[in-house]
Amino acid sequence: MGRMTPRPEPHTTAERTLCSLVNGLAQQITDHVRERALTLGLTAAQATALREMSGPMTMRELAELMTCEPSNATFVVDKLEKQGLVERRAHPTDRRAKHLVLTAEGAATRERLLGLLAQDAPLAGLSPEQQDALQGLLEQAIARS
Amino acid sequence: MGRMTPRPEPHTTAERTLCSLVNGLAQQITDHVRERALTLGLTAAQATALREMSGPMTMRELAELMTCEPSNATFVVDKLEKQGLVERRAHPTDRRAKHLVLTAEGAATRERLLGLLAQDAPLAGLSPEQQDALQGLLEQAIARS
DNA sequence: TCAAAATATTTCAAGCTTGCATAGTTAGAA
DNA sequence: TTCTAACTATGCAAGCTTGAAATATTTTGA
Repeated sequence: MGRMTPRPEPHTTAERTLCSLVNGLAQQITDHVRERALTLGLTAAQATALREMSGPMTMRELAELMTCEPSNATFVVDKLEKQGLVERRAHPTDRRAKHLVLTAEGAATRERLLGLLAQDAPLAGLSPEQQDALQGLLEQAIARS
Repeated sequence: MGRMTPRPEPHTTAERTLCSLVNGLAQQITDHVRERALTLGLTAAQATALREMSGPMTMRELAELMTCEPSNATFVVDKLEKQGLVERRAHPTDRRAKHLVLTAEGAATRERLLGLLAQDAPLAGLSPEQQDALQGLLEQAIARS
């Protein structure tokens, strides 16, 4: 006869617990963004994009910062552009690329957003030392790819 | 005149870096699930649901384990039910609730899925001690709510 | 006992995300 | 130079996710 899979989960349990925790915390962060962004009439995705736009960049760079596919960045920037917060300009040296630039209103909205996001931020439950430790562990985990 | 926002980001930077790392790792975990699940003809969401179904449970409990809204669990379980992997039965004591149970095929698929997910799992780049440390930090961060 | 509040699930609309296909552009090899 | 492979952005289809509304049932408390 074959195996009977007696123990529920041999040793993978710890790893899956960890994955659930990472996922749960990420969800909590997104929820926090969503809640704060609502105040400004932005969705979570739009707020994330705006948050990452610390200066002119290409669509691909934005997608990288948002940790999403470029086609998704297109979708989100479309919305921001319709709201007059972002402009797509010609890239100075690469005609394939677009140069994303915040409008005056976009920059102002971004400032307000950053202020809101800093309030009651998740991770506030960790001391600076713990945050450092967490950062180190996360960087190492991500690097393993 | 008002402020000139001289420094890009005063002290919030560290916290946002941390959020990006958490988000990036969560994304990496999801990508891993997506890739492995494809082998079994499952989407990432379906695989996540199946993975969490270690025994009979209600829709709400599943949603909790999946870290999503109950309405989303309904959507995903609909798919699993159409594939014959899960059944919605009457709950033994609460007629409002459904009792989710894996079919024989569902249980077999879940076993295969767990095996696939254990291969090349993210977080393998961390030693057991580091995983423990990470778990502690994540639990504390999540608890802060 | 009974009405009100709470809970479990589902449906629906709106928005998000991925993966693939396409057009235009650039860079590098032959 | 010329040609090919790689790269940038976008359009689209399919699937995921949320939030609000609706239904059925249970629980609470007067």
